[in-house]
Amino acid sequence: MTTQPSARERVLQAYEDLLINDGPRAATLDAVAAAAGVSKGGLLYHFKSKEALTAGLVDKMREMAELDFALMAKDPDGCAKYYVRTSVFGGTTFDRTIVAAMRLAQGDDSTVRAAFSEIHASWYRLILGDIKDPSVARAVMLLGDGLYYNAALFGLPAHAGNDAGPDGSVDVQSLLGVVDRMASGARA
Amino acid sequence: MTTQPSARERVLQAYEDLLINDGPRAATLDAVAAAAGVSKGGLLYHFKSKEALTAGLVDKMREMAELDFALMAKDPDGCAKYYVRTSVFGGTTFDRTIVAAMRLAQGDDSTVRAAFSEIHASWYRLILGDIKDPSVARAVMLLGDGLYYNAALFGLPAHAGNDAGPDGSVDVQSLLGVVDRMASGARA
DNA sequence: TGTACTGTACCGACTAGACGGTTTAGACTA
DNA sequence: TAGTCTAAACCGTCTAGTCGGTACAGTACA
Repeated sequence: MTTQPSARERVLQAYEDLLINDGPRAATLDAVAAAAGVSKGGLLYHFKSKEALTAGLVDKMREMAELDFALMAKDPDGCAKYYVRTSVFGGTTFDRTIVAAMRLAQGDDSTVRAAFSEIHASWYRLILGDIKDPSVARAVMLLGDGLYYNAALFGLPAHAGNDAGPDGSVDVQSLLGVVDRMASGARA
Repeated sequence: MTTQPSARERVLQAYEDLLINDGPRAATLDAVAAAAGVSKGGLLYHFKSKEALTAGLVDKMREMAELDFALMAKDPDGCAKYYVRTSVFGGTTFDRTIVAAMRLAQGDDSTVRAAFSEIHASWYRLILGDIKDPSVARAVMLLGDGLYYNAALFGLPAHAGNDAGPDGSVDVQSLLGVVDRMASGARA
């Protein structure tokens, strides 16, 4: 039995949801407060400004990224497959946070982009430690990026889709097979 | 000797430039008009609303996509390599239009997303015609998507970068090599 | 040839509303 | 009593869109 999330957490969650579902334009302070079931004053009690709200989201993303790095480093399938596997949106809280932040990344906010750059660099280092060939490592990363960005732009599937249609849904298993072949070729 | 571009064309161009360089928030009607060397009234003479301005950009993108499909279909290196090769931002007008539209895609405007979906689907069909394996075709597309999205979010390099650093710049040649190996494995 | 009129292209001041943010007054509770 | 809020009024700024007006090229026609 989880305790009721604090108002601060609800605000951050509502901000994410609005960013994902309706885009940055719709994620106004009023809208976020309403979605969080909090008054505007209440929101501004926890986050002094919209900038601070965004900074809160970025902090959350960084924290979650650290946990992700640890999981990635010790995944039995290797970092490359871990990365691709988890890039297919699975509905984890980390996924949502990333996609929300991604929606913010094309704005004027350079702190979001900077955070992404750093997280990206760490992912690359981990994948490069798994797959030694830099080109293949880069290709794997780009593949994962493509998955994330598609999710960010074209909406997150409610289900963890398993069919591969030309409509954009992706068969994770077969993609992982492709990554496997790329990786084994590079390691050989 | 080219004739002076019309005001309408200049407006569309300025809209693209602002979207790419400063993001959707900065691409206000006033800013676009000023960048195009046109008054706000003049802009609104050609495009009745901001929505119409976006629609103009989408139309332009669709037209350019048709030309791209034709080039892609008859590229001697095959559709897959063509796609990855041209996904690395080369500064072509089509690249700029796509990246500009991409910056708009996370907004409320569903028409932009719809256009992207259709163009994406066509690209996928062409790549699938080249590489028969759907998984590999999908992987190649995602790789190209990653390249485009990275360009859209983290700025377009002024130069056609040739070095592969962990900073995100990509060595096109070695990536194409990876694609080659994936493709030949799939075709075999 | 001069005049009246039409349509196109464009200008720039203005308006209404949205948004971020502030402030104030007060309530609930640990 | 201090911390965590609510509710609502309010302010300055920004933005999309409106509106009245201008400049000019063409054209009909007397």
